[in-house]
Amino acid sequence: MEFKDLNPESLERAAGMLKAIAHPLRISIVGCLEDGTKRTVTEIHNQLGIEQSTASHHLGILKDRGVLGSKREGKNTCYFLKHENLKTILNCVSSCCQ
Amino acid sequence: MEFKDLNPESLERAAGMLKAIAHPLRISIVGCLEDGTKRTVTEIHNQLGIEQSTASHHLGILKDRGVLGSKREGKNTCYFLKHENLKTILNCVSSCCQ
DNA sequence: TAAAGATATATAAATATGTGGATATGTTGG
DNA sequence: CCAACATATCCACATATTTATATATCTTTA
Repeated sequence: MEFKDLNPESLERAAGMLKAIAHPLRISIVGCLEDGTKRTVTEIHNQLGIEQSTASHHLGILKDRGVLGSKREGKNTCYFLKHENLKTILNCVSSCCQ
Repeated sequence: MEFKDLNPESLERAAGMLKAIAHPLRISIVGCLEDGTKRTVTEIHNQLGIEQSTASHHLGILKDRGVLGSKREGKNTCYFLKHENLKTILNCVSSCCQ
């Protein structure tokens, strides 16, 4: 897949996905969810020390842009990485921005 | 390098770098600059069909966040990818967002 | 040094994003 | 059905982004 050939819509989608990840809190969220881990909104909200509504909001963005998937499990909603190789992006960017 | 261990400043830097790339025009710019290519502002501005000031502005963002480097060559300023492996990010995201 | 080409910056208006408090919605167990 | 817990949405405010026009700065050459 040569991204050079991306049509405008795919370009928008790719940008949207990257933009979803490109936020300190959301990078941390993706970090929490590596290796197939699943986490609830409350777990994220406690682990990162942010408001519940803020956690839900950011999780929603990541889900909306296709970065995360979610699954209801009783009272909880579990979020998980939809593409395991997205961690590649984090490793790459963290190695570049030293 | 485990990005999980990123301190807040590095997290900001990583997010800033990703945010810089996470824009349709800027993805296209990075695309133009793969494989060690160098391009002037005018070339980018013509190739992408955007205003000169817009091209300069986006190139400035990419340079500021460490994605691109630049070099004066006579009247022109040439921009180039600072980390060749950044194309990995584009390939990764484009493969994920199908 | 003046003119012309190339790039960068200032400005302003429209739009988008981030945040948290309050509230609504969904879910389970009694 | 009701109480509680969990999550999502709404609202309002602050801040950031995007874009283009106009203008300023830089660089070469005549």
